[in-house]
Amino acid sequence: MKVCREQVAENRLRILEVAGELFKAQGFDKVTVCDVMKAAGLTHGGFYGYFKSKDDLIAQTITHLLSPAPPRGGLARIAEHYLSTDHCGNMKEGCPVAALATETLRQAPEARAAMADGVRRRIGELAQSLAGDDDRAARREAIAGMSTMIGALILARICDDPAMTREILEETRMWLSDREQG
Amino acid sequence: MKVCREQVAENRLRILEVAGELFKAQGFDKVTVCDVMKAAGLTHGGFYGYFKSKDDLIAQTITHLLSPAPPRGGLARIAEHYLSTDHCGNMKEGCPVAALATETLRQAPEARAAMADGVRRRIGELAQSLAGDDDRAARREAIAGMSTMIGALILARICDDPAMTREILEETRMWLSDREQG
DNA sequence: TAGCAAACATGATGGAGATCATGTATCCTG
DNA sequence: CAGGATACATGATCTCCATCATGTTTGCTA
Repeated sequence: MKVCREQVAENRLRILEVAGELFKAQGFDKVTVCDVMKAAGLTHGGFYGYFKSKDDLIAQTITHLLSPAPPRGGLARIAEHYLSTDHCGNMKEGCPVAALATETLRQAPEARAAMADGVRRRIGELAQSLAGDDDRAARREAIAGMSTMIGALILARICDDPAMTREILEETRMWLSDREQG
Repeated sequence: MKVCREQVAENRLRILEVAGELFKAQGFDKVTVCDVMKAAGLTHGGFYGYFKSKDDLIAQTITHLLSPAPPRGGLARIAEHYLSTDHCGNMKEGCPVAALATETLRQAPEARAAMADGVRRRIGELAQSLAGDDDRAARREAIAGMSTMIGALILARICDDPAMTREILEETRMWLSDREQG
């Protein structure tokens, strides 16, 4: 089964795509190379035609996950989505930083570098999106605002009591809009 | 080699202690039962005399890690420690939530429940520590403040550029004290 | 269109790690 | 102080998984 050139590029993308979902949902270690290939509609053998190793896949997947630009807007507006129950309950399609940042620290240096780069870029983009008169203030708001949203999402996900999950999401959203107005 | 009763209790504690450090530093999956026992000065065989399984160890370790009460004080004061370069660079002795929360989501239900319980308790304690006239406001501040600190610590740790790590820690600290005064 | 090389499937291989089986030395109970 | 139980060591087992080896089909190039 060989396919045309384009199909090959598509396959590579599909692998990165499903790897991203699987990693975010289950973590790097619990997902096997075989799982990824099966989810992409292939078998494990072909894997090493696309990637040097599982570590290589992880690094490239992180880069892929962080390539789209995050939504723009003020913190309150962004938080409306980021801290929604929808996003909270949907790890596999949600923010890769919240889902994978901690584990990435323990992966190979390339993976960590890819995550670090993505985070740096996103902080820059958010700061621009927030920029008013004072760039320094916008950057601070970007850093702290992003920290707040990521931390809250993680805490909300850990709670097994839905009421508490909702409380964390809502209260953090309110705190962020208070801040924005005050 | 059998030891007196007390030694047994001590051994159990030592295992939980070193397991906590290893897990926080390397994650649940990269630490083996053998690693833990070796670090505790024992061999792998005795492990199943203490714990039913590795999952059991994980759950009990989380409970153990979260049993001490967190420091009290206002957000700015707490952040001074929590967002210090020291804490940032010292995963194995640092906050278990920042180090392990995400991975705990993917562990057995008992582990997740232990983490959820700890988080609930800590939010309550922080809220009390912050309580002024308005309990609701204190609780909101506790939730959002904790989220901010945890998120910032995670982001700071991901960055491989020390300057950026420092920036994240400092700016978040400032944002939190601004909020406290404003 | 002949033949090569790419893309992928199937099936090893090899190591790691969780758990179990067994042996032994030491503590505790009578 | 005898006998059993306990705490632990050593070594075996068994599964899982990353990676490699090989074969086969099919697009591509001359």
